[in-house]
Amino acid sequence: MLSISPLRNSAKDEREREMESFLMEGGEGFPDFSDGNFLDMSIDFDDLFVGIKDGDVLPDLEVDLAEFSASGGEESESVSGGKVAGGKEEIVSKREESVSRNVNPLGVKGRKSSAQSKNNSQGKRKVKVDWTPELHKRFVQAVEQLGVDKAVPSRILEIMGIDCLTRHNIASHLQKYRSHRKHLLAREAEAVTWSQKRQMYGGVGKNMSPWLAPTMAFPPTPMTSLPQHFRPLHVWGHPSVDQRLTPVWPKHLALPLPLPPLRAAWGPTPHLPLVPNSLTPGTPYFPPPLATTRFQSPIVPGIPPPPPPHTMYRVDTPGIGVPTRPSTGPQHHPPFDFYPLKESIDSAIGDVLCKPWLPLPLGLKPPSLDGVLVELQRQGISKIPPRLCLKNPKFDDIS
DNA sequence: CCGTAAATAT
DNA sequence: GATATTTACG
Repeated sequence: MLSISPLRNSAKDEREREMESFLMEGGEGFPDFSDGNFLDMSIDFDDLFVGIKDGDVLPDLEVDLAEFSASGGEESESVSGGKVAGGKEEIVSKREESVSRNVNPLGVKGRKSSAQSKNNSQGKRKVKVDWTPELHKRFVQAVEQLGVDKAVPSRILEIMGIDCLTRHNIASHLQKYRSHRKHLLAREAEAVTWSQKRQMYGGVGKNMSPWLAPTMAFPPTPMTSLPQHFRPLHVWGHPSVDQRLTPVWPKHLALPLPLPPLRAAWGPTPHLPLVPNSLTPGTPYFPPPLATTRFQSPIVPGIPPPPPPHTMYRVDTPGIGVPTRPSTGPQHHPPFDFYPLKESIDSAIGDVLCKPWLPLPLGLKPPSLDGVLVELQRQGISKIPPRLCLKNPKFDDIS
C-alpha cells in the first residue's frame, strides 16, 4: 500500500492523472471549539472534538485504501484543549504530508481504491473528491479571502494550497457552493422581507399562540443571532459564519453530547422523554399540544395578510430530525450540513405553523415517515400526507 | 480559464 | 430514486 505524497505531484497535469483517490480525514473533519462556547458544559470536549490541524485537512492520495485504513489506531492527534491549532486563516503550511491516522475507514466505503472502481475503464474517470467539512472549510476560507465574487477556481486552489486538488475539483465545488449560497440568500431575503411585512401589518399579534409569538419575529441577523446550538451548520452556507464554532459530532462517538437534547417528536426515539416546555435559555423545548392552532396573520382591512414564509422554522423546535448516532460501522460525514427536509416540511405545514427558519443541524437526519406522521398528528394536521414531508426538494438555483 | 449544463457514480 | 461530483461544452 503506497501512498503518494502530494508533494511529489508537481506538474498539474500529472497530478490529475496520478490522482487515484482521496481519502479524507473523515473522522477528524471537525471544527474545533476552542472558542469556548461549548466549554461551559463541563464536558470534556477533548474527547469529543478534535482540534484541526492544517495538515489534516489534506486529502491523502492513496493507492490502496483498504489496507491503509486498516492501519490506523489513533484518531485525534491534537486535542483542542482550548487551543486553536492553526485556528487562524493562515493557510500557509499545507504542504506537509499528512498521514491519515483516523480509524475511520470512511474512505473505504465509497471511494474506491484507485482504478478499481467499477468505472475504471482505463482509469479514465477521476475519483470523486470527498469534501469533508474541513476541506470545505478551507475552501470557504479561500473564497472569503478572495471575495465571493472574485473567487475563481484557480485562485482558490492557489490559496487553499492543496496540491492534490485540481482546478476542476474546485470549480465543481465552487459551482455547488454558489448554487447553495444563492439559494440560502434567497431564502434569507425572503424571510426578512416577510418579517418586515409582518411588522408593517401589525407585527405579532398578541392574540397569537403564546408559544408562537416569541419566535415569530425574525431576528435582524438570523444566522448569527440564533442560539449557538441552533445556528445553521453550513457547509455550503454563508462563509462569514465561523464554522469553527459549529458543532459536528465526531463520527466515532456514540452520543452527540454537545448538542442540546432534541425533541423526541421526530423519528423513533422513544427513550427520549418528551419534556414539555423546559424553557431553559438556549434549550429547545417542546411546544404544548397545538390542537389546531393555526397561525393567523394580523388582519388589516384592505391589506391582504402576507403569506407565511414557507422557508421558516420555529426556532424552538430545532430537533426536526433525529440525531445521527454515530454507529459502529464506517460512516460518511454528511456531505452537507443540513438536509432539505425542512423545506418540504415547511411547504407542507409551514402555512400552518409559520416557523422561523432554521436549518437542520448537522448530525441530524430527516425524520422517518413515522416521525413525520406523529408530528403531523401532534400538530393536528391531517390533510397533509406525511410522505410529502419527506420528499427532498431540489437544491439547485431557483431563479 | 471560467461558468453552465449534462452525465455518471454512489 | 436522488444527489453529489465529474465531465463536457461554449
